[in-house]
Amino acid sequence: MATAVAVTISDAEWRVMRIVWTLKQTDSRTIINLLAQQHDWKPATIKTLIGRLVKKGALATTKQGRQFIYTPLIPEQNAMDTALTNELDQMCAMHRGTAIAHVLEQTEMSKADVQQLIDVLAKKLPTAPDTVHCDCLPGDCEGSCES
Amino acid sequence: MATAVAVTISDAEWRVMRIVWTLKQTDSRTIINLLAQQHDWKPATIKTLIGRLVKKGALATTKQGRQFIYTPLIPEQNAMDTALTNELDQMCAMHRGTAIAHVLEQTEMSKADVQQLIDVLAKKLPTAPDTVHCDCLPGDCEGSCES
DNA sequence: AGTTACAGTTTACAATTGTAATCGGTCGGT
DNA sequence: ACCGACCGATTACAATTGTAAACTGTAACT
Repeated sequence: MATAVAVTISDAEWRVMRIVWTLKQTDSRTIINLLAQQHDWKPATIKTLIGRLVKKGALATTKQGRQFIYTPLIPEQNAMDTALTNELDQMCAMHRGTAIAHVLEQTEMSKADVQQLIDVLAKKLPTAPDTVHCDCLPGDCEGSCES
Repeated sequence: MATAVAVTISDAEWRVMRIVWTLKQTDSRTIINLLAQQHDWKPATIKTLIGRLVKKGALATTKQGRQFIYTPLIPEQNAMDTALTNELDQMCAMHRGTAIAHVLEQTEMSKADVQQLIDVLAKKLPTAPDTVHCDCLPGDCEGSCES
């Protein structure tokens, strides 16, 4: 593990990454064209985002003639996992399950995905603890941890 | 629906909210004491966070003598759902399922929660579409959308 | 060879966030 | 009646982020 420090990608930057992840590799012209359609961002704005992503180490550049070809340096699934995990980790451990349940209800997923999730959960069931305690208060959470 | 605009709570603010959510109502002294244990935040820092949360409409204040009693104005579960949904929504629709799977594998949950999730998913299975397409590129994603 | 056009870099600037000191008012104690 | 402790408000300041203009270099076209 070398580049483990986990680059953080901001919301706007995330849009750029999705383009590059999907196309695997592109030039800035393409990114700018595609993004200018979805949002009404000026080319300059998108250039800034690309530049920041390169500086952050999220995108690699390969010089090709006068321009660059951009490639993702961090895998999409990896970024997704990290982002979701970070979000979840800052929440009360006791309530995470319910939050995920609500999100699942509202997320459209393919049959295969739903089945995959069921499998993962089925595998978890036997080893799952009976209770997971609230970790919102410091120390041993003296008494006040109910609900 | 009146206050629907959905306050955004920053990471540091989230810590404060968790205290208030767990205690249901408290004064700043308590919040400061508890948080100063978990992080090494100066009391002034925590006061700032509380102030911002009040201004944002995330905390209500009730004057009690010289001080205030703080109460959550937005429900915890609600904030959790919104935060997770926002995060997910900015990701490629096609890959959300897998991302959730990875997160599930790493999240500790009670047996009851795991079972609840299984139930939710079982109910989703019949109506789940066969495929969910990538929505990373604009327009009709002309051809270039493969895995 | 000169100019255009575009790629990438630099600079800009306001809003949000993390982190905190200081100020001003008041309640409680001496 | 005065002082101190403490609460909440005001001010501060750097980093990150959203948004974008301006600058610079060079490849391509005339």
